[in-house]
Amino acid sequence: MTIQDIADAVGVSKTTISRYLNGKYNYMSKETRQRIERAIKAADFRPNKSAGSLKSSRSDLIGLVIPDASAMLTPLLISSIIDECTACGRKTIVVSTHDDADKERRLVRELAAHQVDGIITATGGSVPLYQEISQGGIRVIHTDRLPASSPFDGVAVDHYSSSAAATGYIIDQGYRRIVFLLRQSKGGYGTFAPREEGVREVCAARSGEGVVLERMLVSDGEIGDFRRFRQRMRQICLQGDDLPTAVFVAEGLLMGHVICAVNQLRIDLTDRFTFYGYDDTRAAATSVGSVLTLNQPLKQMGAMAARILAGRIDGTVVSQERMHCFLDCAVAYPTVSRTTRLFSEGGSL
Amino acid sequence: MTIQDIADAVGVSKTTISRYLNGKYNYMSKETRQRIERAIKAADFRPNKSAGSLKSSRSDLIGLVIPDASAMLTPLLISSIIDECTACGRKTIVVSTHDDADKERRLVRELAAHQVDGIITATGGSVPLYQEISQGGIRVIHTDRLPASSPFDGVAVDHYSSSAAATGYIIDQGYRRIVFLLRQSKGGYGTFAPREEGVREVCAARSGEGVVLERMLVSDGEIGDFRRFRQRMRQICLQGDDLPTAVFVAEGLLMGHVICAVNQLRIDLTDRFTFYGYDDTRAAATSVGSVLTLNQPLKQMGAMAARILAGRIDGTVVSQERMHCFLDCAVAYPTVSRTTRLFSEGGSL
DNA sequence: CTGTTAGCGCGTTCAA
DNA sequence: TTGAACGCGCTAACAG
Repeated sequence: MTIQDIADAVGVSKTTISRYLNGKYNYMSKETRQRIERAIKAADFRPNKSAGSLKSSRSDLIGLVIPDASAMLTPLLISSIIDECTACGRKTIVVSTHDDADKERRLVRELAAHQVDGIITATGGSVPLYQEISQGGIRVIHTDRLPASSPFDGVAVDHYSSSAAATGYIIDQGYRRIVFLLRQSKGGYGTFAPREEGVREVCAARSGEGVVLERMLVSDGEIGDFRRFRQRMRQICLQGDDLPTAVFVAEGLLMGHVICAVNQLRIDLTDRFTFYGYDDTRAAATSVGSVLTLNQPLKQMGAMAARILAGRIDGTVVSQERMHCFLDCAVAYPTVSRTTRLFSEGGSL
Repeated sequence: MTIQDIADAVGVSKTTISRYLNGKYNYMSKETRQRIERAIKAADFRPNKSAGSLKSSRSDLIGLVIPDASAMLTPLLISSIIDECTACGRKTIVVSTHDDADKERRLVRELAAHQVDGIITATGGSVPLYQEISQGGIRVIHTDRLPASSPFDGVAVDHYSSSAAATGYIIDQGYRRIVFLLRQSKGGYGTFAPREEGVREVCAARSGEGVVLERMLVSDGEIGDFRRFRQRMRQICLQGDDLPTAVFVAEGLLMGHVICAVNQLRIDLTDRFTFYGYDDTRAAATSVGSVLTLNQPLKQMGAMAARILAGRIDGTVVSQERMHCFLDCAVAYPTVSRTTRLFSEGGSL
């Protein structure tokens, strides 16, 4: 089924059908328009996008480049981008680089071969590659990871400020020993540096109030053998030198483990000990609201990136300047007094 | 840059370039071939996929239709499909229906307009829609949700057998009261019916051994106000009438909550009380291996679906019969004796 | 082994 | 207000 078929059915030429499909209604009589509308609806006709793309060089396709599509938080990012693209009549081709620069290069070029109108990259990688791509008229925007020097638009989370603000709040609550906790395997990521920096700078600035900072790495082996991890958490708790301790959990997956360990160790959260930091998806619910969590606004981030990109493609957004947007984390402050015992039901059954 | 440019550079006609690009090397001299290879590499040329698709009606595009791209387990499914498609030179367009049949209809038609070679649907919905699509030469395969009557290929998890096997094992361990636990909001889903059926049939078959089955629904409100959920779990635990109780947790998200509640309530897992069931991603790790979990083989499922679909498209898979594959869950049996106290470190700090 | 030719389905002049 | 004709970049039949 092609526009020719519709044209034959209506009794006009395919040019008129094409005009109708592209919304150029002032080039035809109202009657013709209605007859075309009926015919298209009756046949449930959709024009071949490849053919259209060939001529107009707009494919209504967006490329989404993800470092690892199986990571736990990606669904929020992916789904918001998909939904936003769908809302403005576009489809999303998703590719996953597995943090391999060569693969990214190859995949991005292939996306270009598919005539995507724009690319959303969450890899934070290789600006030159995207510059080359953008030469070909393909719009580019960063999300999640945003190289400071990139000439492209980008939307990211302000981990630095969010971590700093949360830490400031915790110090205000009287905690003096801050433990920055991170999985060893994550240590290399640039994403985590700003989180640590935010914590470190606030601690340094308030060292006059007796604030000390420790850095601790947890190996994957420790987590795999959960008893070792619990032991580790116990030590952190005990080594406080009588300083009120707050553990900053730098990453969501780790947060889940910390919550479980603390529960199993029956550690009560008091003004002597607490933890806070990046959200496991369930953390807020399962920690009974007694823990301060930083929730990354991934859905807003994705939607905003998609919207800005769409604006660039449509020519709605015309700023010559690159746009770098930083979103703060949504902070879930403890709703339970910190002197409330977490296990108020008491005793085992 | 088009094949014409390459042709000019090499000094041959574009047909020859096209042949080279499609791997028809036996239609050209070795020397021509090498010169073309160099020219293409030098220019880093990629042929326009839209143009190719227009002529050959193969786009190397696969449509992936997901009920809800933001659901927690989708990344495993999506990523395996994406990777598998990438591996065989295809790209994946992902769309999300939000369980809306009209939207699904619209999206699937739009995918067809983009000339996708095949569609992987995880919605389990509206077979007629896909039949219509398949009329147009687009291959279709189900994954995750597989309507029994569907004429299309499909790969899914055998929830019935998996639940039954796990329950049988639990009964063998001496538990006599089985509590089937499910979130109320999930009650409507067909996906959960086989899980319940598996549990029910085994319990019925072994009622002679004194096995009884209870069904319990948890409301989202209860989970939101976590104290209420804990209270609920406590009641379940206490109402055992002295029967050794095992709670079957029908769904991963719920499993996370159950683990937390059990931890916070300091309920030890013994031969009087345990829980088992569908895996929260972290359940196996954080429950110290003392809980039997059913892990859905989502990665294998996605990869297999993608591979079968690719086979159909390439003509490698030629079976006239539809192929319905059911994968068993990977069962993680408890590695800790069930009489071992979960909190062996004892006491709070 | 290579080139010529004719479309694929659509958008876009230009002429009517 | 409409239509004829051309070309987008590529593939494939056919001819050489």
